[in-house]
Amino acid sequence: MDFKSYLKELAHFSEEEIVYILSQFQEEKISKNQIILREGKTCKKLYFLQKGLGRSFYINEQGKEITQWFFGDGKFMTSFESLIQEKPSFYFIEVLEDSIVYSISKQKIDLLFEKYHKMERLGRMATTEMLSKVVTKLNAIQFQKAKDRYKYMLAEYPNIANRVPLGHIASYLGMTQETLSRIRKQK
Amino acid sequence: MDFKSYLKELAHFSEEEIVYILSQFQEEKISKNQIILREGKTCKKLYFLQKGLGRSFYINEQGKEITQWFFGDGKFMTSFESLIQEKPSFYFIEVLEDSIVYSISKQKIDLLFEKYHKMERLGRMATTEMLSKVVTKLNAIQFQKAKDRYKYMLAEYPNIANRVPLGHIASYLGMTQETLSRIRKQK
DNA sequence: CGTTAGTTTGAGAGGACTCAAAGTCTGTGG
DNA sequence: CCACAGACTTTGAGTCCTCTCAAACTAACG
Repeated sequence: MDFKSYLKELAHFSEEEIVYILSQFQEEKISKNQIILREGKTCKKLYFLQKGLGRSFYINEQGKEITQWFFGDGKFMTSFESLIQEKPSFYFIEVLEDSIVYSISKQKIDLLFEKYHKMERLGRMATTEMLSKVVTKLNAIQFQKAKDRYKYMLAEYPNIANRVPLGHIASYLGMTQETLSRIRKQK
Repeated sequence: MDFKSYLKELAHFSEEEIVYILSQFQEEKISKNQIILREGKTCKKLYFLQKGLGRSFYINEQGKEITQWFFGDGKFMTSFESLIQEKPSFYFIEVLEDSIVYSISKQKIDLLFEKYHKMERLGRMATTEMLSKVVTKLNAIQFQKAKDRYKYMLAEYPNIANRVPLGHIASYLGMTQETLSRIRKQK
């Protein structure tokens, strides 16, 4: 879903409002492998991922990258807590494929929240959806064996599973690369 | 924090607005062990837990109860997805101690969201906070050994750890009772 | 093509699980 | 106020899944 339809269908903004809102966003092309947010920096922008793929990850005590989330087409990409609560991000955000995004600064989005009650609602709904997805992942991770977690991944993100390095998925699912490799073979 | 202070300090409602908002809620006493939402039922109410303790849980394939979340004093208690998206709940909600709550119907809360832009923001903020907590838990569960998960629990919910049966906590942390019992001993 | 990133395979170790049984606590009725 | 039943917790033994470490293999890219 492109951003305009998103605003129209999910938040019922009028044509006029949409024009204004879009004018606050900026289209950007971001190329593969770029890191758009680093750990410790406060996230200043919200991105709507028009096309492409990204992920957030952190570095654990052993110095390994742990994928926290994948962001696909038609989704918002940011470090939510860092952006909203204006505190240093625990995560990196990395673009995994050449992407097109609409970006907006924290400042401008706050103005939109201020100006449009509907925007506030859209924010609430988007956050609720995110919450719901994180809870689903938590349930999958918490009690399932490695094989079932991979099934969850295939079910929830069918089009991502084959686009990114196996190691990124393994850490996303809370297992080692080796384990994921073995699972993938047997299935 | 009591509900009135919550509304005043976090959402900056005026005295007058607070009076109206509170009039929409209903004070209820709920006694220990009561189940206020069952799996498969659509959640109709949002509860502000003035005093007491609750949990949400689900029944897994082996018929075991898995604690999904604990709700403590001064927090909202509900099945968020079920309430907001008006779909059957995957979870049960159980009150673990005699509690005092302020409850409001889905219908009324929607009217409050409609009436007050600030209420919508409060909802967004509360959801963001919840999201942040779930993400923290996910990180704790995903890569930590049982012992460290228990430490996370003690750090995040110091006053809950000793108020509920060990089995509830074990399932919350993604381990068996036996494992938690052994961990508790060694620490 | 050579170099590096990514994936697969193997062997051994260890944490957490399951199943089973013994203790311990708690609340209710006599 | 005690005794008992049921709920909850602890302990033990054996098993299995996933991890770690190591090395070989394969794919991608300049």
